[in-house]
Amino acid sequence: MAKRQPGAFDTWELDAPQLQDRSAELWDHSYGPVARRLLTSATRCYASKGFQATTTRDISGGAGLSPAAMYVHFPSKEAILFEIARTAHVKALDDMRSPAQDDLVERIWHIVYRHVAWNARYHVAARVAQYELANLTPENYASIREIRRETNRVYRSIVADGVEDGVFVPIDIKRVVRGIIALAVDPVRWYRHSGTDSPEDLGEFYAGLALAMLTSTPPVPASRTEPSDPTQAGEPAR
Amino acid sequence: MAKRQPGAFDTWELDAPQLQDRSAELWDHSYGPVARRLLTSATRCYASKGFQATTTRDISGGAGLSPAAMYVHFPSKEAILFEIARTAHVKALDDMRSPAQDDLVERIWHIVYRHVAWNARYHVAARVAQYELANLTPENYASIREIRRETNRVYRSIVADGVEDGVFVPIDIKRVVRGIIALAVDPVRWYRHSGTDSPEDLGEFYAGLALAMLTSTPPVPASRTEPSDPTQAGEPAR
DNA sequence: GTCTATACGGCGATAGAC
DNA sequence: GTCTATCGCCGTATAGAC
Repeated sequence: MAKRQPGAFDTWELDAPQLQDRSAELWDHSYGPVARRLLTSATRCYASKGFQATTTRDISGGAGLSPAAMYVHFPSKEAILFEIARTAHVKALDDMRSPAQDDLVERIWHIVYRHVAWNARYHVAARVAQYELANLTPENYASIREIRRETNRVYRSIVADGVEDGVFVPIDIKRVVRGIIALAVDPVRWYRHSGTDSPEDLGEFYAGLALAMLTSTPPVPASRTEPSDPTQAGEPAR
Repeated sequence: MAKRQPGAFDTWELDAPQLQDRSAELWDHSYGPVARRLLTSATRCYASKGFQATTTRDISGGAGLSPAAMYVHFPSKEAILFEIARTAHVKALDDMRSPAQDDLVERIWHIVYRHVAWNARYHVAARVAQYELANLTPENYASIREIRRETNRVYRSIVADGVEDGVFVPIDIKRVVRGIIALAVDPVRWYRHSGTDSPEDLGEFYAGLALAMLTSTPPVPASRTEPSDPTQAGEPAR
């Protein structure tokens, strides 16, 4: 079987996730080395196979341990997921809000730039943090949700200021911010370190897109529009 | 417990997925009524709990059958997932490319508009189609991938024409298209029919964002930029 | 703190009557 | 084509020795 091409246009596979994966850098050092190895192994497993398809044997085996040893460090599979998601959300938020220029164009540019670059650099952990939330307990989900809410607030306050100042065009703030975040998060789905884009390249590109959305009033097509018909006939060939 | 709020800003929960869910309209009528009920039930289960967490008992029970009866209609749980993903991808593609105006601004506007509206209207099935692909066999995944590739081509050819004509600004075509599609797909994650936005409202909004990205050269911040430092010290409070 | 061994439950899928 | 019953397997998590 041929290896996946770098820069594949669209993919869900994550083979050989260990390649150039930087998740090992992320974990709090209040965890000992064995616990951190477990977190790294779990991150790779969850990212490539999903939480439910990952077994405790996968996780412990990836850290060079027996399944039973895992329970000395974490009370459950879900607790490991929570710690991964919590760490990724906190670190990404922390990273993206560090610089605080005055100019609103600079501020939004930098936030998108750093958010995207972080998501690309740590795409394995970030993917778990974005796509496995449904597997958390309600309490743990609520906790992550608070961090996500804060991320939203960071974006919204800048956009709101820009709209008020007239630096940005008048626009529905919640909706654009949701759009900008959707762009910033998308790389976790397909980014690979083996491709040609560096995390920073990508951050610059998406920051430009975000600014385009905030600073231009797009042309409105004249014909708008007979609503699309969901009951249309044409069945595809089977 | 309180019900989820309409228009929740960001969510992965999908409670009571049966509410106003329109997936039942989607299935090919070469399937009999029982098979279609199974597809609808499976769509709701996969969307709310994920493929791996869904049991054959969930699916069959939701269609009013015993687990064994399912196997008369489909050979496996995975075959049902494939049929859902295939149908959603084909119908969405089919819907979005039906109108064919000459004007390139109109064309991209309509494609995004219809793509977004479709994803919102059928968000339950579309969510399964977007988020459960990792659970397909390699062969079935490859088949879906072809449809996704075609979707990409549809977008790319319009954008390429527009850039060549000078209607759109010069821009990396693959990268913007990836961004536009990321925007168009994002609603499957959070859209609810109980919210205030109609699928068409949302389509108009995102079509505007896509045009903004294609028709404006955003301001470039002067200070660009000390690369973000991933090894920064500050640990979050635990 | 790590191991081996295992309890216990629930999973996907099948057998065979009707 | 649907049912009841069940097989065989493998999941998470625990017991208890070292």
